[in-house]
This record gives sequence, C-alpha cells and structure tokens, in this order.
Amino acid sequence: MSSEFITLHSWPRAILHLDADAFFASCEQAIHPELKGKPVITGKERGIVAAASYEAKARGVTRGVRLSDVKKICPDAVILPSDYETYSLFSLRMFAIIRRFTPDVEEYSIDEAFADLTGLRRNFHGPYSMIARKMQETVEKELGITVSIGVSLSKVLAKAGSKHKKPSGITMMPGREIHHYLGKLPIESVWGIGPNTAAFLRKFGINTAFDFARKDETFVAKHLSKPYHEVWHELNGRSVYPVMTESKSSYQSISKTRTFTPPSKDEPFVLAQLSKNLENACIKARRYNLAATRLIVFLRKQDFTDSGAELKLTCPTAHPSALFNLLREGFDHIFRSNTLYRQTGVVLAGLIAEASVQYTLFDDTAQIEKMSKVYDAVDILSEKFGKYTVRHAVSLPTKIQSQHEGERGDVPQRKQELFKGENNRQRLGLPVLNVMV
DNA sequence: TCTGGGGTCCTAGGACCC
DNA sequence: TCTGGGGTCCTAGGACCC
Repeated sequence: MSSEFITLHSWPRAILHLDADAFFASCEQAIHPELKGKPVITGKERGIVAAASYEAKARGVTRGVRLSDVKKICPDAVILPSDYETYSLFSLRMFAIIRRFTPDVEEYSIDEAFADLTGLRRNFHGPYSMIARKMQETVEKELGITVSIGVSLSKVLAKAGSKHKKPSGITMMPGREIHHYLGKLPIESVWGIGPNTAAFLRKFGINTAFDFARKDETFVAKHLSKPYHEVWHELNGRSVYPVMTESKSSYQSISKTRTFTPPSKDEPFVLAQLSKNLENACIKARRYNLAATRLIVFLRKQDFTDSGAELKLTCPTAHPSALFNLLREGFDHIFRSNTLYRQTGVVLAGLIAEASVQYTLFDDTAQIEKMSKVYDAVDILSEKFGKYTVRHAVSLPTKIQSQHEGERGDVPQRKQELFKGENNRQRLGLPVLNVMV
C-alpha cells in the first residue's frame, strides 16, 4: 500500500486541454493551401504514417501504417516528410494565442496544451465555454488549423473531453455530467492508464473510466501504485495534477537513437552511427549547459532484442572527445560480429549542471578548458551554418546516408507570410553549408 | 497498428550505515 | 559472524506519455 501523500488542489477548478487536430498534416495544409481537402500524410522519411489529415483518415489511413500500404488504400494521398522546424513554429504561435487568455499555460507537447481557466469568467463576462470557443476560433483564424478542446475539473478529465469530439470540437464536462462521458470511455483510453494496467483492471470488471472512478479508495490503495491513485482522484473531479507553467529548462537524460534500413553488420558503420548519436546528444546537453555522469550505449538487433552497456564517467562532461573511448569500450563489449543490427542508441544520464562540476586533482583541467573552447567554437559554427557543419572523424562513414539532412526546398509563400518575423537561417530554408572537418 | 524517436516517474531490492 | 530496528542511497526495470 502506498503511504505517499497526494496533494489535492483546491477545487472545483476549470482546466482546459487543447489538442490540435491531425497537427502535422494540418500545418502542411495551412502552408500549402492547394493541399486543403486532400488526403495528406506526413512521415515519408520513416516509411510509416506519422500523421494523417482527416481526408486521409476518412479513407482508412491510421497512424503507423506502412506507406506502401497507404498507396493501396489511398492512391492519391500526398505523402510528405515531417518538417519539425515548421511544426514547431506553428506550435509556438498556438501557445502564444492561448496565453492571451490566461498566463497559466502548460506546453504539454508540440500539439497539446493545458490551461487553468479557474476564475476567468468574470474577466471575459461569459461562461468557460465561451472562452474555449474564442480560443478555438482565434487559432483557426490566425494559423489556419483546427483544434479540439475539453474543459473540466482536472487534467485527466479535460483530456478525456478534448478527445471526445474531434476534429474542431468543444466538450464541456461539468461535475454533474462527468459520469455520462466516463461511462463511454474505455479504461485503456484514460490518460495514464496503459495496456498493462487496463488488462489488470478489466480482471476486476472495470471496463470503463466510470467503473474505475466509482471504485472505493480501499480498492485503489490495495491494488494500485501512486500514479493510478492520482488518476483515480482526477477522474472523480479532484485535481491533483497542477498545470505546470514553467517551461522545460533541464533534463534528467538525453538520448539519441537511429534506425537504419537495411540492418547492418558492418562494424565501422554501426560504430559511426553510435558516434553520431553521441555527438548529437552532446550538442543538446551543451545547449542546456549539462554534463553527463553516465553513458549508456545500446544496439538493437534485427529481431528487436537489445543489448546495452552502461559506463560511469570519472569526470562529468558533454564533450564527445572525452567520451569516445568509453563509447568504444561499451561498443566492444556488446557488438558481435555476424549479427545484423537495425538501431543504435546513446543515452547521456545522470545529468548535472555544467557549472556545478567539481574537478579533482587528477583531472587535466587545462585540457578540459581547451576542449571547452573548441566545442564553444563548434557550437557557434553549427548555429551559423547548420547542424552538421563540424563532425568528428569517427562519424564520417554515415555521411553517405545523411546527404539529405538539412536539405530544403522552396519556402511556400504562406509560410513566409506567417513567420516572416523569425529569421532563423534554417527556418527560412536558406542554404545550409556543410563543412567536413 | 510487428515496432520511430524522445522523454518521465515509480517501485522493489540490495548495499551500507548506525 | 546470533540477534533487532530503522534509515539512506543507488540501480534496474516497468509502465506510461507524445
């Protein structure tokens, strides 16, 4: 039984969840007006559907379907590579719009946000539903994409609401009506309840969110751990998850992985993939001024089994040059010849603030300082000329495969209009210079 | 949804300490 | 080198999310 204390926030609260409809595909349609009304699919680079427009969904296309199959169900589908740079710009605009209504906004993911509307009716001289509608209209008018919104007493309930009617829906779930919605919500569709827990709960005859919400607390305390106990409170309209307004400024871990097709047993090639993973993870760590204390290296075989090694660092760092030997050590430990690998991965873990790193007498601080300067320069060059301006030599055997990275076509006029204020080189699709060192 | 990429938190159990 | 009770730190692994 969990004796952990669960914080109940003062209630009732009015929590809003906003979920963009088919976000990636909608962004593409917004900047390519000629695609409106057509089945649009993103995910070309992966070979599976990342997002499908509602026109494509209507034809039976769902997430994760192989593109080869898409062509059979929906031969006229427009298939595009995912363009995260552009989607991020839409995302930022969307969050900015929500903030016009309340400062209490949580950027939950690229296409979702929570907002705390509690007490705002007075300001807006109208009910919460009106605030939701205005928000929805503003996003649609200014960005050309539709969103669905749920408003209820907690985050879990608001999430259930935004999913209830899509696309372009608004679902208000006041306390009196919660049971009506939860009775139709399968238990595995509740935010925070995955397939494992759902299967467990179904053994007790709990098939819907309503069944779960109605269970008494002794059952919950006896059989389930803290996260599910919290979900149970939230389903009953008692808010325990606060809307987190601070933006993410740090990380517990940073990982970079790469899947390659076809699988490979070529040692230099696989090592080069890993080395590139390491460089990319380090770039991100340095951007947040973090240093790793542990390095995890793993390879995924063709049969989807993993083997990995964890190395402890004697001195925390985010410099690839200081980590290559360890990477190599881990790699040699797990790599087997004549084995086909499909994916490599690196995790920088035990991250601590760079400023708090303590050096010992045995560390070559002069050398470390020198490397810091080198990487400062590398980071500046990369910012100016593109992500892969400077690479380590070990990473080179992947160059042939990554020729298309950073490539940009013409920037659509609609995108220029929308984002003309933001003159980041890559965002505007200016040529990216690749320098091999 | 035979499987891409990037994260988080929680729990149990062992090591070690008084 | 048996016997109690209680605490902390760390790690592996599970489960979940978009």
